[in-house]
Order: sequence, then C-alpha cells, then structure tokens
Amino acid sequence: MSSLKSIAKHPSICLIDSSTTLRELRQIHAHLLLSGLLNEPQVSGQFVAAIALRSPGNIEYSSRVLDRCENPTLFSLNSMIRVHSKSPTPQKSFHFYNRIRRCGLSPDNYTFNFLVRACAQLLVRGVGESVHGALMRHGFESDPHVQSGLINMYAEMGSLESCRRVFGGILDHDVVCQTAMLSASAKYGDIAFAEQLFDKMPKRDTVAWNAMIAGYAQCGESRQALNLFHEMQLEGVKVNEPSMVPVLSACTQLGTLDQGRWAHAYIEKNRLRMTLTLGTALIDMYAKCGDMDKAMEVFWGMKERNVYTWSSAMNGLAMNGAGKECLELFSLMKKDGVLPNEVTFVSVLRGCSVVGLVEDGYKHFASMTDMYGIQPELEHYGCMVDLYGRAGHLNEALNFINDMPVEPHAGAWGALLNACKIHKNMEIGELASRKMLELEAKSHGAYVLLSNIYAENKSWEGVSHVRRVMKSRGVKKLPGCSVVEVDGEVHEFFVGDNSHQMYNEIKVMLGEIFRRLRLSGYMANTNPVLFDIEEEEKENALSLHSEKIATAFGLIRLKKDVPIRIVKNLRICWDCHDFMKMVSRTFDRDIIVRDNNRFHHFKGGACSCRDYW
DNA sequence: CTAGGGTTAG
Repeated sequence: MSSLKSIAKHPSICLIDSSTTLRELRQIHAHLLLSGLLNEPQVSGQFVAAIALRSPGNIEYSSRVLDRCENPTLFSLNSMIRVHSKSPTPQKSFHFYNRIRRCGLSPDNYTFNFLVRACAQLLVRGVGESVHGALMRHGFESDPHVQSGLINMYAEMGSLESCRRVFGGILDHDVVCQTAMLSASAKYGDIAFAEQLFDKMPKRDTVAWNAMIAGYAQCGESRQALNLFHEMQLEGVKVNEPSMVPVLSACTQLGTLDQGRWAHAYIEKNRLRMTLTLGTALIDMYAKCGDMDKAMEVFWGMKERNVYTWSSAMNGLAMNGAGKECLELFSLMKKDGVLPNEVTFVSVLRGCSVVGLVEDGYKHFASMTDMYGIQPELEHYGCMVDLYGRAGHLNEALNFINDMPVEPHAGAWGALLNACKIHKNMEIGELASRKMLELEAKSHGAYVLLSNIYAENKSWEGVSHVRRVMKSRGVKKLPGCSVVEVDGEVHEFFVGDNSHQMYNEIKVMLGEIFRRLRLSGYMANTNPVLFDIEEEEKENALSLHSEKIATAFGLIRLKKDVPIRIVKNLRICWDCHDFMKMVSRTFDRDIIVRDNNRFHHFKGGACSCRDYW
C-alpha cells in the first residue's frame, strides 16, 4: 500500500496544470507507459483525474486515455463527470456514468452530485428527474451536497416549486443546502425567504455570506448588498474572490465610481486573485461608472480573457460612444481566437450604431448567421433598426422591421420612434408609436416621443390627443432621480427636490448658473407644448429636473478638476442635454451623465453623443 | 487534495 501511495504522487502527474500542452501530456503518458506504471489503476486514475481537474483544455485527451483503460477508478470517472458537467457538452457526463456500472463499480455521492450538476446545465426535460430518481434508489438523498445540487438543478430548470419540494423534504438542513435554497429564492425574487434562511443559519461561512450578498445584488438591492459586505468584514468572515463580484455589481448598478474604486483597492490590498469573472466584473463596473480609460487598463492588464471579458469591454466602449474602438476590439478578439456569442453582437451593433457605421453594422449582422451560426434575436433586430434609424435611413429601418422573420417587439418600434424624433419624421413616427403602444400600452416614453414629434411639426391637435389618451389610460412613470457621489457619499435628488440639507446653497447656485447661461445665449425650454419627459409640476419654477439640481450640487461640492458624474434613472431630456453642454463650457467643467440608455460626456460645450442622444 | 457562492445583453 505504501508503494501505491508514492506511485500516486508521481512527480510528472503533479506537474500537470492548465498550462500543460497536449504534447507534454503525451510525453508523460509515454513515460508512464514505458515504466509499466500505467497498468496500476491508481496511477492511470490519477493521471486522468489530474488532466480533468487541472487542465480541462485537454479533456478530450484524458477521455481517450480513460476509454482505453481496463480498470478505471471511480475517482477518475467521477472527475470526468465533473469536468463535463461544467462544459458546453454536459451530456458527455452520462458516458462516464454508464461506464461506472460496466466496470462493476457503484456510483457514490460524488458521482450523483456531479451528474445532477450536469443535468442543470443540460436542461433536457425528464433527465434531471430520472437522475433524481436514481440517486434516491442509491440512497444518497440525504447527502447535503447532493441536495444542494438538486436545488440548484431545479432552480435552473425554472421551478422554484420543485426547489421548495426538495428543501421541504429534508429533515436536517445542512448549511450547504440552506445556501443553495437561499440562492434559488433570491434568483426568483423571494429575497424575504432568502433573508430568513440566512438569519437562522447556525453557522454562516464565506459561501453563505457571498450567496446572500449576490442575492441582494441580483434583486437590485444594491445598498443592501454593500451593507452586508461591510457587515461581513465586521464579523471577521474571510472574504474571497466570489465575494467581490456582487459587490462590484452593486457599485455598477448604483453608478458610484468612488465605491467601485474602493472595492478595487480592497481587492488589491487583500491580494485577491484577478480571476476572469472578477476582472470582468471590474471592467463592467468602470465602464458603467463612466471611467472607460480605467476599464481598458484593467482589460489589458488581464492575463486571459474570455467572451465575457471581451464583450464587457466592447459594450462599455459602445455605451461611451467609442464605436470605432469597439469594432477594433472586436477584430482583436477574433484574432485572439475567442468565439463571439449573441451578447457580443449586441455590443458590436451598438458600436456601429453610435458612430453611424451603417455598412459595417449590416456586414456584422449578416456574419452572425453566415459565419457563426448565431440566430439573431429581438435585441439584434432592435439594434439594426436603431442603426438605420439614427443614420436617418428611416425607410430602410421601417422595411427592416417589416422583413423581420419574427414578430417585431416594442423595442424595435421604439428604436424607430426614437429615430423619428431625432429626424423629425411625423408620418413614420405616428406609425411606430401606434405599433409600439399596441404592444406596450403603458409605455410613458412612447407617448412623450410621439407628442414631441407632433409639437415639432406644429400639430397641436396631435399633442392634445396624445395627452388625452395618456390620461385615459392612466399611464404612470417613474419619478426622475439623479445621483451624485461626493467623497464616497451618495447624494440623491428627485424632480423638483428641495429636501437636501444644502438646498439653499443649491438654489443660489442654480440662480447663478441660469444667469450665466442666459448671458451665453441659453434659452430655457419654455415651449409650453413641447412635452417634457418629466412634465409634472412644470408650472412650479423651482421644479427642475433632477440632473440640473445634481449639477448645481456637483459644482458646489466637487473640486474643479474632478468631473461631475451623474447617474440618472430615466433618459436625459433635450433641454437638460443643452443645459449640460452649456454648463460644461461656461463653467469649464466636465460632466458625465449615465442615463438609462447610455453615457453623455459633456466637455467644452459638446457632448460625446454628438447630439445623437 | 473530487462536492457550494461569482461575470457580458435585456
């Protein structure tokens, strides 16, 4: 036995890791074969498992080795099931599961755990249920990891009910399966139940804390996510890489660059590894908080990049108006041998759209099916309509919608409507809004756009008609809200908000801004017919859009060389857009606004969106 | 030295 142990630790096997090449594996294999060691099931098992666990890129090779092996160990077969469960071909797990029986072995709790996870990936009707049945027959339903896998599987299959049934059937809840149930509940928006589980866990480990933080972030409870992370540190729980991903995601949602920077510094100070996932979350955070330079710095600093990493960076560039750079990155990605997916193409098309590259956009759109076998989805069609529309090719945009092989969705008509607003086209605009409102009768934005198209074309009866319809249908909207961060503290302003403790100073500053802007020729949007995106309380002189209040506050509290960063929950309106441009020139300040659509970088009187809104 | 938690779009 002792000799077996030393064989199992054969130095060449210990050397295998993710950088090992196929050639090197062949050499190790030949070496083991020549020395006769490979006949030992333990050694071949170790060899196969080492490849499976530490060098998944060479999984095909270890699969062939294992297939030729007379007496594979359960350990090596389990390892193969495990790698395939996380691969794009989870069905291959079953090949090794079947081999377990044929070799006269019996599956253990590890086998079923990995197999269940393979089913969660596979998502073929009935397969998960039959594996569930098989593991019950083998008596593994009381294993906490198997239970956790089952809950996770049913969550993936879309049935919170089944998760609850599994969970309810367990007498003694282990932390592992409680954590799985916590994640499943959060995934389906039942954050209250997730909290309840978290609160009554007898022992909360890092994984449980991470799951709860991620649950908050997924449900859009960003503040709660950040609060819980701070609590986690106070409790002295060990923080690791997966802890930071939802923390960054919360910063991304809030648009709070200072907090995001703090999280980045925390990662470095605690020497957390810059894994693919963590790096991608960091790039996304910087991109969506408006610091695209920093996002690219992180991007280029990464050792490896997958399709998520590339797509995040490309999406960031597109959102920030850097369409050319987005397309350059796309060619580099392909050169790097990374295969684009459907999400990548959303970024590519948006990149083309923001700089008006109609031809390139069409070329890339066609390449989706021709070269990559990716079926365009609604988002891609929406991007194409936006591409044609923004460039002023309204008829082509309309034809494109009419030729769509699937039923056009509200987003496609919305993109066309938006283009009609930019290019002041009333006829197509009416058609687009009618179609859009058939699909989304309560879409506030559609009414506003249509009304403004009428107003700009001086069709007053059109304007009043829209208003009547809106009222009769009870269309509601979110109140506009803008957020500014000063010294890591988040300040929130609503439309016409006078509740801030510094409101008196803000009021004085607003007066000063308007006085100076008027001297430079700014005409406040006084057209009483032009429909305001946040029209309510317009008659109140102090009722200003939240981004104007936020700008005044930023001018007071932020140093001159620091850009004023504003995050808005709605789309910025034309008047505020003009206002921002003029403030950026008159006060010589950079202003960066993230609205719910994209970024606007105001500098020296111009905007990065080139007034394409 | 096999089991849990995390990322892009909408």
